[in-house]
Amino acid sequence: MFEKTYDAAAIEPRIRNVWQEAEAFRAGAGAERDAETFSIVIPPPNVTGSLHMGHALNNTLQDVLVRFERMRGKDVLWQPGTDHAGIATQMVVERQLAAEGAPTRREMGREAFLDRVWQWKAESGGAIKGQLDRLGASCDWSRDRFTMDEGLSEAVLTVFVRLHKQGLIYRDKRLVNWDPKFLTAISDLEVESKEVNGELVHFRYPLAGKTFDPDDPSTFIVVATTRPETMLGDTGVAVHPDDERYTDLVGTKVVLPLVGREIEIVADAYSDPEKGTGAVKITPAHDFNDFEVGKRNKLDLINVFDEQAAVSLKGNEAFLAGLDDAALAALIDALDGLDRFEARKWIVARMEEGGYLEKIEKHVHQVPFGDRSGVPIEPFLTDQWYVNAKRLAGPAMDAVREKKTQFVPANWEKTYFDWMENIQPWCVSRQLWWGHQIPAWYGPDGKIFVERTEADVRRQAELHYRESVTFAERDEALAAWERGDGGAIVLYRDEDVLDTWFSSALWPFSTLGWPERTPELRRYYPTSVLSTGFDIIFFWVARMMMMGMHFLNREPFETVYIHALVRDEKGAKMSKSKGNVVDPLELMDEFGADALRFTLAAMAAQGRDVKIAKARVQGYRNFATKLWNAVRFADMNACRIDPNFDPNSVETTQSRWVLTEATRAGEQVTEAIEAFRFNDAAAAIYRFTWNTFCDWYLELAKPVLMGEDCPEKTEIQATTAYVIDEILKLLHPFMPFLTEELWTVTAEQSGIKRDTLLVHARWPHAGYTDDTAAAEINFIVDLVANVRSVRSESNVPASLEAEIVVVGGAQRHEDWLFRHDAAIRRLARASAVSVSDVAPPNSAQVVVGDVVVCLPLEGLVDLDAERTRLSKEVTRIEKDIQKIDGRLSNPKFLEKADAETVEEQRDKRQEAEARLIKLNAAIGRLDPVA
RNA sequence: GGGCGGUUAGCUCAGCUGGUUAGAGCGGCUGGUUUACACCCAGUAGGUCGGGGGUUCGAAUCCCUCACCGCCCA
Repeated sequence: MFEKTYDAAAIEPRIRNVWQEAEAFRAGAGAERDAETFSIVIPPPNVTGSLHMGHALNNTLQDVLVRFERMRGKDVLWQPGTDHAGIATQMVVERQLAAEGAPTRREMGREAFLDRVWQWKAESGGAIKGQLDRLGASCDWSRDRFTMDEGLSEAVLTVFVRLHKQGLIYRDKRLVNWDPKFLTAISDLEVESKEVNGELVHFRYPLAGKTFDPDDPSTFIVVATTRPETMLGDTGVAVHPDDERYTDLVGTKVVLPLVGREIEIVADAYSDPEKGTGAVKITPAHDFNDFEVGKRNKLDLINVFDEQAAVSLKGNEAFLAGLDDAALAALIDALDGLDRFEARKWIVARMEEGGYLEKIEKHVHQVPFGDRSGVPIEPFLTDQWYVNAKRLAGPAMDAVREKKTQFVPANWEKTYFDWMENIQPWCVSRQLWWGHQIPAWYGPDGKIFVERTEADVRRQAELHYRESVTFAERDEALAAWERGDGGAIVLYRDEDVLDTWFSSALWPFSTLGWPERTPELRRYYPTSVLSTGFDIIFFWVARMMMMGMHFLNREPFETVYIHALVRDEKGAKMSKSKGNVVDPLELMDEFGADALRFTLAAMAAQGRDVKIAKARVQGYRNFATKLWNAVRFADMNACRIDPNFDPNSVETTQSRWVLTEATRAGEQVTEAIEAFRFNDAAAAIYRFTWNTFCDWYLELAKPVLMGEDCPEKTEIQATTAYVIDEILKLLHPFMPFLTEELWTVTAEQSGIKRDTLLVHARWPHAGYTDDTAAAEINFIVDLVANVRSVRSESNVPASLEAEIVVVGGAQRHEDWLFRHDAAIRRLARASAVSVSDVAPPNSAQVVVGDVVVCLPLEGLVDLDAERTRLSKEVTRIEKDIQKIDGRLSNPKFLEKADAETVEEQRDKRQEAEARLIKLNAAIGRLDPVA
């Protein structure tokens, strides 16, 4: 019936099935009639992804919220799904093709390749969904969505076309972050800058009209660069306008070595007089800053690289303009097609030969890398599609300013605002195949048609050209334009796709059916909470805010909960290369999903990183076992659920006490979850279960449970079963599997049928309290704890039962002692408990509240040790009293502290004083009566 | 360079809006086959709350400053 330990591996799959068959997580399942809604959209993991600690944490917290609200009777939707992860997915499939020796993406063509990706997705995509299920995430899997789904793709098309018509999406030629490995543009956010030990190369650029002499500084100007190879595309040299060293040179020209182009020296504040020589070479086509300088000073743009960041000079019109091809033949021959880093070496060597190299310094500087490809990004001049993020950011910022959306913890607002205020145009086109193809078609006259469908484009184009149009692939279309044949106008569609985050930005409403006006959209939008890591604020939160505000005119979520980053035990960021990755799946295998969940929740204090340690997970696995055994114990003692149990008719004090504590624990858990203080919630239920219910209630109950049948026993049995039910409910959001299992088992053992699964059971409502019971039980607990402590300090052998004599008690103490006699004897290992007016001689004594508890231990008590022990406490209390007196005698304290605090101090003093008197009396009794 | 956060017991961390004997888990030590649980029980040691200054009757908590650590953005 009950195994000795909880076997997570055996039980979890079974419970998962129970939930699945009951469709327990379906939107609205278990809700009260006319319930408020509570909705969360999952931050969609990559379809290529697998569960890591960050997912485990984030989804545990979401699940805690979702299960909590579901139990409170709300109409809950937790919307799951995955995103299509453009680059990552394309990479996975291309790697697979390579491994099979199959034709490459380009060889097989777009259509065939996309078929392959869909095939891959069907076979092995979305593994993470099963892993989330394993974790116990109670998402409505029947509503699973994917960013490339038909509906979501429809939303993408609608948004793109509308934004374009509103002028908020446009095509522009600018420098982009170009990834030379994946051959696509990426956004600013996908670039990671890393510190690199590089070189600062100082070149001498000869002044035009002078004869270059390496030994005569008046014949050249020295420029420093970390990227010597870009000198091929230099179109200027900049010096600071206030830099007197160069004032005379501004407006004159230098001759670019090796190339021979004459370029101008311009004055521009971008140049930092303190850095290097104060003169910098300007390559507007290959550097973001230089681009701006070039624009200000009307310098030419010369692109000298191809898509793969290899030097491209042959037939490069911009480069060759104004130069003598013949003279450059050797240079072009040597460099053309050479990788940028090879070209760097070659150029530095040639410059040195020509005497143009002044020096090379070691130099630490920041280099941008593609976060997926890991190769240095090349600023590259291309045509791309941009979203006017600045315009969209306004309302998105207002929503937060007006507290329609609140960040928790609130300080993340600052990060959000900082970024939003300095937002740059968002480059949304990607030179990939896997993704939403941009709905833009090009005509021979340069006209661009942006429409949702080809049919719409045809209509627009025929109006525009007043001729019939046909569609073709890009190459064919270009060829047709070239030929200029009469007849139909040929259009081709933009080959690029949209950034994955573009579709993710629509997630809170596209998953609910938008642009259709669905009931779900009306019901669940705006969503209640978005939970995510801070690293995603820019990528995702900000963009969802922009899109939500723009298209629905409502913020997409009421609260943005930003959780901590999960780190390893030592606080280092987990990464595959460091090998310090802790795999949540392994932890679940070893300790169970519940233990992992509880650990993550318990460690999710706001504003702090979560450092995951195996010992913690193990500790909470032990907690699961503890509860399991408590229930097992209850079962062995015939604690059956009484469907008619009414706390208000309970009479035994310890039961009234534990019911009060249960209420308190319930309030604490509720308040903590409402405030997103998951760690406090976890701690509250842990404490109540272990330290209150198991350690004291069950222990106090044992003598009764093991005794004869009587009304008191019946009541304690029923209370035990009732409190276990309360614990199961409060713990369920954190440990759903264990609690659901126990919910079933306890019902079976009690021979009752539950109205619902635990997942739909009603959350405990604050009800029962009895403050008077506390005094009695606290006294007993105190007494037992003190006796145990004294016994241990006096080295009383564990096997020896000592007598307990309570001195100085009132009638109520006597009642209490009588009532709990058996429990005290058991817990404090006493042979008898009695009351007396005088302390027995040779006793170990301890002050408990208002009474002195004596252990007459003839022959066992070391009087000197006793005196020391008691004196130590006297000293401590005297110090306390001194401190309190210090406060109370300070007129300013009396004047300024609030009355309550003063009263508190007075009470404290009185208590201490009373205790002191008792202690001194006890010490006095140790002296032999002369 | 700008911004954010951290520094509390050997370790990992709580401690919200100032008044507690500064807590928990793990680990340590001592003792325990008490008919739920050794994934357990009982007891116990261990902290001048990073340094300095200030505000206050009163500071781990608020302010300033320094040091160190981490992250984000340039």
